[in-house]
Amino acid sequence: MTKHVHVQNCRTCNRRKNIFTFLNDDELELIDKHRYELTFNKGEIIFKQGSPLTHVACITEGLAKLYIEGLNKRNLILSFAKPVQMIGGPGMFVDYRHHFSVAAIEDTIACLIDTKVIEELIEHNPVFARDLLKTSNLTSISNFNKFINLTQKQMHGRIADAFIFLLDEIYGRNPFILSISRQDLADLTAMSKENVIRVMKIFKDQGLLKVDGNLVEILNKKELIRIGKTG
Amino acid sequence: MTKHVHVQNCRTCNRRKNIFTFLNDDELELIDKHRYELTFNKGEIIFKQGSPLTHVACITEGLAKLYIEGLNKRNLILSFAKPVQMIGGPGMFVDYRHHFSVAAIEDTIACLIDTKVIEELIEHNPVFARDLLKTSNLTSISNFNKFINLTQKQMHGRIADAFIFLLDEIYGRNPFILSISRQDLADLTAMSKENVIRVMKIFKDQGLLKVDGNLVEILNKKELIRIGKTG
DNA sequence: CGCGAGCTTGACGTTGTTCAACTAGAGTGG
DNA sequence: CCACTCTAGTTGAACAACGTCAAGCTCGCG
Repeated sequence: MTKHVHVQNCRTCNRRKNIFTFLNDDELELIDKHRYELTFNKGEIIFKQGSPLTHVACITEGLAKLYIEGLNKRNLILSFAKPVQMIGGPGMFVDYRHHFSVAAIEDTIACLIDTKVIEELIEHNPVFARDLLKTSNLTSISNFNKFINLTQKQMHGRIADAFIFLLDEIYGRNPFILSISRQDLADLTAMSKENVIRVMKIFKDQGLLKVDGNLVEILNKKELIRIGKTG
Repeated sequence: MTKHVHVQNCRTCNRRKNIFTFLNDDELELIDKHRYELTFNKGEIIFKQGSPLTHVACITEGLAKLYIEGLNKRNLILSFAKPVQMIGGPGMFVDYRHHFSVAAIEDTIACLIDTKVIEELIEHNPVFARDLLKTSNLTSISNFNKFINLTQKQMHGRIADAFIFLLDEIYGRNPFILSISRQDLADLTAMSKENVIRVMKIFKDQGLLKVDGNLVEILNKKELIRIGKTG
């Protein structure tokens, strides 16, 4: 992992997300006063579902998974967070609890910001509030896609979607080293890890994918997209 | 359907939702100037997925379903809207399109409010903005439940959940007249209508449910809840 | 009386899970 | 350096869950 230089101040932080561009220096100062910067080792839990929601997180290094802990120890991965992405709890204004867990998939650095500060900014900065609403809407829209994926596509389509997603949204290069486990892929696509492996093998045999342990190369993106579209 | 008296003014409207309680008279006047009140017959479409988002809707009479049009003509019902509930598009601030369709299940009256007005209120009334965020968070949380229901429970659990939901959230009395079709139940639980019918019959034979056409009575709510919890 | 839409039932095939066994690699302690 | 263990990955076979298809039914309505 790249060596991390501790960020001195939110105002001068070059990692700060788009959403914070709508804040003036005073507001950034306010955030700076109420934040902790923490490092998490691979596998460690950042937020635990059900626990009190006191802070939101901003991932500045690494990769984290957001997942719901469901029935019979089965998890469902909602999404991933990479630099620089804010993880705001939907428990805000509601019950002030975390409604999903967040865990580091790679070694990760996160800034934890007091929810009170976020609420204060919402109160006084309508552009910030508006942007939060937009983010929230974007999440809704991607949830709708997820609903259709998980309920109306079968395994091949879901796995194809997953690899296109990993290439385009997470790793951004081809080939890439899969830092998530087969079980994580299963939790992402709502299938058993055995079937994840089986479908991956089929794609490998068909020349769509090259798989060597955790090194994956998308060989036929167009065809994978087609499989994803038709289910 | 009950005869409807046309609402004269938002300010004096006794149907106005909690969310509008945070508005002063001037703001209500502004909404009043930019709203249409429309009636929809059972089956008619209020919003069509993909169409431009220019207005949000507020259901003042009747019942509507919110559903995603998915693959192969299969729909997925996200939720229902009854009086008095606002249907805000997640396309707001994003692409200004509808990301799900809305259709009247019973004869329905809706107020359509220009999105520009909503945006203006967000800009100038932080309490209103805050309340929209809260509503949005509540929707997220219920989506999380839906994810677990649809991906980790099997048919019996999903149908049990559905009837508890219909009793508690939609009809509010027992017995109730099911105004939604078997196909709608299928679209709500992401299963085939044939299997909806089969599971309903099993529940009927087990004495959990009394079904006579569209007249339904929950006979053993506790057991249905148990089935819903365990999947 | 006939028509059509929604509902119901059974038989059948497919999809996907579960279970059990096996393998490979990484870390640990003697 | 070698067992030992632990975890993640892999494979196959048996089984359960679920969708599809085809047929028949019911009921309201013209």
